[in-house]
Amino acid sequence: MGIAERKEKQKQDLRKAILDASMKLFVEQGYENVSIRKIADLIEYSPTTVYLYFKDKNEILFNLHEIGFQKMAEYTADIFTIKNPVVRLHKMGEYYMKFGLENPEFYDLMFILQAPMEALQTIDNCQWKSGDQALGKLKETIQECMDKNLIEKGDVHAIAMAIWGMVHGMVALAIRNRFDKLVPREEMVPMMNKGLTWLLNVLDASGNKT
Amino acid sequence: MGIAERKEKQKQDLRKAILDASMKLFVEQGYENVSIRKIADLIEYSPTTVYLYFKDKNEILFNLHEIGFQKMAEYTADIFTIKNPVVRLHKMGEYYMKFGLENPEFYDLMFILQAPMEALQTIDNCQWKSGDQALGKLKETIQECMDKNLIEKGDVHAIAMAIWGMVHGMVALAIRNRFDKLVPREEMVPMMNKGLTWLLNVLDASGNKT
DNA sequence: CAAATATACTTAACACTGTTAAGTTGTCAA
DNA sequence: TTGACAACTTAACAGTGTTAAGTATATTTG
Repeated sequence: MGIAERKEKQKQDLRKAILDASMKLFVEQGYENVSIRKIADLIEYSPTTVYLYFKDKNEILFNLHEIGFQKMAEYTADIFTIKNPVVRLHKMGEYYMKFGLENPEFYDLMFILQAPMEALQTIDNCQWKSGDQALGKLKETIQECMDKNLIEKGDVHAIAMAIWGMVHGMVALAIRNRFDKLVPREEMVPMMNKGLTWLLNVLDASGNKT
Repeated sequence: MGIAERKEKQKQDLRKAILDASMKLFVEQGYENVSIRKIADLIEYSPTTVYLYFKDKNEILFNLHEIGFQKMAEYTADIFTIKNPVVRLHKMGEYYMKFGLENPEFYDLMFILQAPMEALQTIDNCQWKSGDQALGKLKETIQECMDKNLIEKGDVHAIAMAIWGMVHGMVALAIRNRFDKLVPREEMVPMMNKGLTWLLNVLDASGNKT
């Protein structure tokens, strides 16, 4: 059915157009300036048409959040060739923070805003695939560090949460302006990296001790 | 001027009534359910009256955010008697996370939401006093740990950011539902504490090594 | 081929939001 | 008594997400 196929493609095209428009607004004007009406204006359809392609705004934001994970994967792609797992761990943290600070809107969506998680709870089979996958890579690396006696052993799950927490925490505090009066803009990234390096050094030292 | 005094008191009373109403809505119904109209309904005044006492909604939220810091101070009040600075550091982290998980709405306001920081930028002499003070206590404790050779030495400022980042990161990920599919509700607190304990142990060990 | 149906989209509306300009009281001082 | 000032309200603006109902257009069926 060539005709049905073409129709299906047109539907997918409009769906993509909605996401593209959302992303344009989102990246250029920030999260709070994305509205259904503005999206509709951009694609030159009525606002209600958007609801024929997405259940609600949360579902749109969830889709953008997935795109964010793809973008982040690009940042960290060339890291997994690094042999030394401690160095890899260090670089993972560094690039994670770099991504967050360079793409604050996406970072917000992926790790701070409630909206995409609300979409997840009502639609999907209720697994946060993107997040799980990213955390999985972190856990693997930590496990490898432990296996090779490069860092102090412990509950991998808890430690992964702690390390993720640390990099996330610094990025989140930075992009939500809690570091503004503490550190000048240009010293922010070096300072955050210094904190991470300090932790990794401490870890490494205690590993060498054993 | 007894009469002018009474008037002044009445003004302050209404101001407090607005904050009380805001807090009630805020704690009971969550951040996104606090609106000027709902506040006005609760205090039985018209919505515009609120604007005679506060510049805008951000200013109300900024005041609530300050109350949050007072509340947090109550949590950590009995900690500063602890002699051993490493143990104190540990307890600070533990109680910080406890506060965050038990008062997610306040935590949101204090460390995640943009609104109170926006109020800060347009009104005050532009110093985040509450945050600075809290971070100050953390830095003192870290400095003390270093002075007593209990933890690896380094840039106190960067390390304070890293440690704060870690506890904040875990709380923020937890209350924004990024740990939901990873850790069951009842295991969340123990797991987070395990992560913190792991870090502190590593720090302590490297300190003893020297 | 004509009638019925399904598809794609729009109009209009509901119930909210923060915020402001203009108007209305009531109280106090000259 | 009049005028000014303070406290408060009404009405409105411009926006938000979302839904019910209506309108063309195209496709399928009798």
